[in-house]
Amino acid sequence: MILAAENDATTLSDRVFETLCSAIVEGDIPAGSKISEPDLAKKLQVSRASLREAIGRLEACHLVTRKPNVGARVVELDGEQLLEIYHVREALEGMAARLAARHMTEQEIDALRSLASEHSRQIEQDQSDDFQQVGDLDFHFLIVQGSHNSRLINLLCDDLYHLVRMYRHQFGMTSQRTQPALAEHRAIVDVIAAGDGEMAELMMRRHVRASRENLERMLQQAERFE
Amino acid sequence: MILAAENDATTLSDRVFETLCSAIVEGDIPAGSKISEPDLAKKLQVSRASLREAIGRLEACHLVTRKPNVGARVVELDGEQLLEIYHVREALEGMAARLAARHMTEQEIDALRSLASEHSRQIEQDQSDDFQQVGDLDFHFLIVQGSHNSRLINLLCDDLYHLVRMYRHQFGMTSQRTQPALAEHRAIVDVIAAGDGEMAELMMRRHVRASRENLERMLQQAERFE
DNA sequence: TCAAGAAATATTGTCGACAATTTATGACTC
DNA sequence: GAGTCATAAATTGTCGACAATATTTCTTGA
Repeated sequence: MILAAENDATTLSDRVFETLCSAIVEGDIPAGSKISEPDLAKKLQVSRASLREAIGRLEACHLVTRKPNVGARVVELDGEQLLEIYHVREALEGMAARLAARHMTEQEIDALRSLASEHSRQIEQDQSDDFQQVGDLDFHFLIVQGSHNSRLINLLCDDLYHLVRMYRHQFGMTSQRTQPALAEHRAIVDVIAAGDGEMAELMMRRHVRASRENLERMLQQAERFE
Repeated sequence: MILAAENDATTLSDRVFETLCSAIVEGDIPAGSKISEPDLAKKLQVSRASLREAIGRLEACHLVTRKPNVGARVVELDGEQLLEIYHVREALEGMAARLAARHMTEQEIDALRSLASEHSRQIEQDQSDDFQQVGDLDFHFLIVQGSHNSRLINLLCDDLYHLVRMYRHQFGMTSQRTQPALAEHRAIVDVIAAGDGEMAELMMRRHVRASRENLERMLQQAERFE
């Protein structure tokens, strides 16, 4: 674990936060594990105060849970909690798509189309893992940015997407939904480009709901084997 | 400003957070004002470390904005930002109403009906200020709790509603929408009780959207006088 | 061997101090 | 009076230390 790079407008605790956020999302600090302030402060060569500030921020984006006088633990999402997140995503991303249809610039739409094309290329070259791990969320990320609603962007990109990324890293994506998802992405781009907010919302919600239902099926199958 | 009461499962910084959260929402620390750590630590008789942890949490719920090496300032919401919040509310509260129609218990529904009745009584007795300042949000709060989606509850109740409360405290509510809003509340209760999630969502979204449009009109009138 | 209690150890929360950065003040010039 | 620069003062970020709390280890008795 290497401390994130210095940068003009950041504090040491910002850098510790970035470092830990990545380490948690990527599984270097495993879900469920207890965070030892002295150990981590020593490993990162910072004082506990900076570390505590970073841990507070990790708590704010729900990557750790914290208990008074006990400390922080990396979150473990059970199936129920994942489904909760997908309900919230459906609502927020539906609204994001509606607002994107109204606010997205030509440049942003071009970037979105390019990304969807890149994803097609990846899938044709049997790189569908890249799409599922990272690319899918990149697509969603661009649409949320295109909403031009800073509150929406903050809720999704600074909070929920960390958790989604962590979950994907932890469990992989074995969804068999790649081709349909990509087709849905393309259709969403088209209606956003056409400025049809209502249809964009409907299609995005359907898209996220399909992922949720897929997850529900997977969770039910997992229960059957336990 | 009196430090919030001690309680088994809280730390001093939790108590500082509660104290400051209330002080900001209620305007005791005015919007836009710079937060001086030394002054505030002295006033509350705590060390700067506990105060900084509390300020970090205020930042997480967007009640303050923070800049490295400059410090924290109580947020000032302009009209644009308020409208952003209302778009997010529409999405999240629509979903909350849908989920509430599925998950709310009989007891919860009874409590919701009681609250709506209490609000009618207040309005008949010319206490409509109470409804607009506090009661309206209490109603929404109960529905969000009734969604039984902890992520949704967290986003709205631990984050956005602080800001909404702050805004209402700052600007008052002069909306002329009291009677229509209450009728909408009652109708929403009925469809939730009937278990009709889709209609609950539609009606809740319409309700929040009407508030947003009302706010838009007020903002346009305010611009006209500037 | 196991369970309960006490003691030791480690960790978390808070403290005040120091270093780095920003802001306020004063002096000078035009 | 306004603008610029240098200096002083204040504030913010980080540090290590201490107090409070939790966890681990050890001891004792059944």
